[in-house]
Amino acid sequence: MLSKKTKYGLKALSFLATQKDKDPVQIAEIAKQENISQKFLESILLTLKRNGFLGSKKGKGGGYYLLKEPKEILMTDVMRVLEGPIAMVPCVSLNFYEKCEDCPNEHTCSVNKLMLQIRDSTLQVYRNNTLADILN
Amino acid sequence: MLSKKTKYGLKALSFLATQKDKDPVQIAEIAKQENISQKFLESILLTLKRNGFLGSKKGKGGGYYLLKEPKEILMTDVMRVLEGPIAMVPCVSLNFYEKCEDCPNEHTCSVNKLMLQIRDSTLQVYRNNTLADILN
DNA sequence: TGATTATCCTATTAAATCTATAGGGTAATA
DNA sequence: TATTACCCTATAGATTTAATAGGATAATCA
Repeated sequence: MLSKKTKYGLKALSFLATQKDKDPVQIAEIAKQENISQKFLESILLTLKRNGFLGSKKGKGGGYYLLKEPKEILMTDVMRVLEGPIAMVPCVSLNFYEKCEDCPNEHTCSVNKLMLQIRDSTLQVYRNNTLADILN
Repeated sequence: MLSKKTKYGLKALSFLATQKDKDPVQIAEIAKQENISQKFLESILLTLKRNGFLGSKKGKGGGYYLLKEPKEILMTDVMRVLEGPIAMVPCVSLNFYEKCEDCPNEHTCSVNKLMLQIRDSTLQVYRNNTLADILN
């Protein structure tokens, strides 16, 4: 299941990407337009800022804005920041690899074998999509 | 993240599939061999039985056994029973479709657009794998 | 300079889900 | 009829997710 955090984060990025000019947009407006709890969105946007996707401006006329062109923003990166590891089990994760403590040998593990394929196909989709690709 | 329920279920199915004969295997033995909490495994096997994957026999010499050949057991079916919907959001689910209450139009929704691709690629992997395919 | 605006930050709570355990019931076997 | 092993419900503990509260900080503008 996709977390609300990721869902809201993607919606916020999309919303910012469809703005005509590059003026900052207030959290309140994004929250209202996308039906998101403002406070929750606040923390999500902060995460996106800290990870280099967004810039912000305080005070009157302030808000958030994209730091890069939508076509330069890869879904692989966005998903890793918002949702965490792309792999469904740590033992097939590229960036967050961990050995399963209960599994004697992952090379003979059927779960590993299946989830490796899922990781690859999922990664292929994310690598093939930028923020620009999922807009209308 | 893959739930332990699914992980254990897949391991149990694999274990049963690699048995030489088709004699029933006790829960206790599967649990021991695969490092799974016996009581937890008990409920998982029950689920697999209720959904037509396993048969069981009570009393001495009893246990669980596969009802079908490994190559007849599709990962699509196993995953739906153990893990639930394959789609990451209900609005792109084939078998568990639900409209997002916060989303005005899913056809212009970027989350929908991305998750539709994920669903398709994930489904393709599961459809392409039977229990026999993930064994060693 | 001071009022206003809006982001920044930490802590906490509420809800949901997942994982595991407890304890006994039921059916089959020998 | 004793033993074995699955069957079933309820519940507790742990973890994660989602949301809220309350204020601190920085920028703007009159």
